Amino acid sequence: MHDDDIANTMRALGHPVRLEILRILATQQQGQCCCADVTDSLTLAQSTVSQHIKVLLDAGLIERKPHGTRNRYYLRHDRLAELSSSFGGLLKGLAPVAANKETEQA
Amino acid sequence: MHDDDIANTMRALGHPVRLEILRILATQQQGQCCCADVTDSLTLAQSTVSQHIKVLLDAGLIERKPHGTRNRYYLRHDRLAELSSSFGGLLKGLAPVAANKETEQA
DNA sequence: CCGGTTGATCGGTGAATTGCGATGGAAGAT
DNA sequence: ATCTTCCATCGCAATTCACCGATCAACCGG
Repeated sequence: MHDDDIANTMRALGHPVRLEILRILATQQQGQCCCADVTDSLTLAQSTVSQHIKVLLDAGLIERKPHGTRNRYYLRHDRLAELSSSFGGLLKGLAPVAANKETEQA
Repeated sequence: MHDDDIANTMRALGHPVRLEILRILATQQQGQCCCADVTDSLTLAQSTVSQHIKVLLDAGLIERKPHGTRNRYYLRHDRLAELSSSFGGLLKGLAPVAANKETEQA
């Protein structure tokens, strides 16, 4: 993951509503959840929620699966893990040189 | 750290230039570095760099210390660590609910 | 076929962000 | 005192963001 990608993902996470949406998705068993569920849990218009979802979608943090008349959204745990790793790498890169160890992984 | 704080910090990190600035700060020995150093390493106007620095400052990710005629900037490793912890907590909160078996297939 | 529901997308508004050059104050040098 | 360097801050333009209501395609149940 490059700077731009990390920055992109960070920006997607850089909004409390989006964080909340991720949490809502995580709360559903199996992670299945449709837009209406999210909208019900927030005090925002459906179009706004849909827009936030799109941001998360574009950032690759969630996944959309059409299911009949509604869409289901899933957390992408793989990408979350990847982000975690990239973020860890970023922080390690920022750590003082003296404390730098050799624990790199991609 | 609350959602809003995390989101705030994330947004501060959500720009490649800001990530680069952090990296530049980390590269200097002792972490000391002034605005001119950063500006030299980037192809942006000094005022723009100063603005980005302010964002990082407001997010508490770096620290300013006046030093004679110039200011020195330091990475706030403590806050970075705190962020790391909060971020880890966030990801853990997003992880699949533990009341399930782990061997599931997508 | 028709009515209901879901939800992505469009158009618009206001606020925030990103970038710039210019200004000006503070501190060291002369 | 003056000159110079550093850089935070102030406008200013352009772009993006957040939010909304309205619309419209897709799907399901009669």
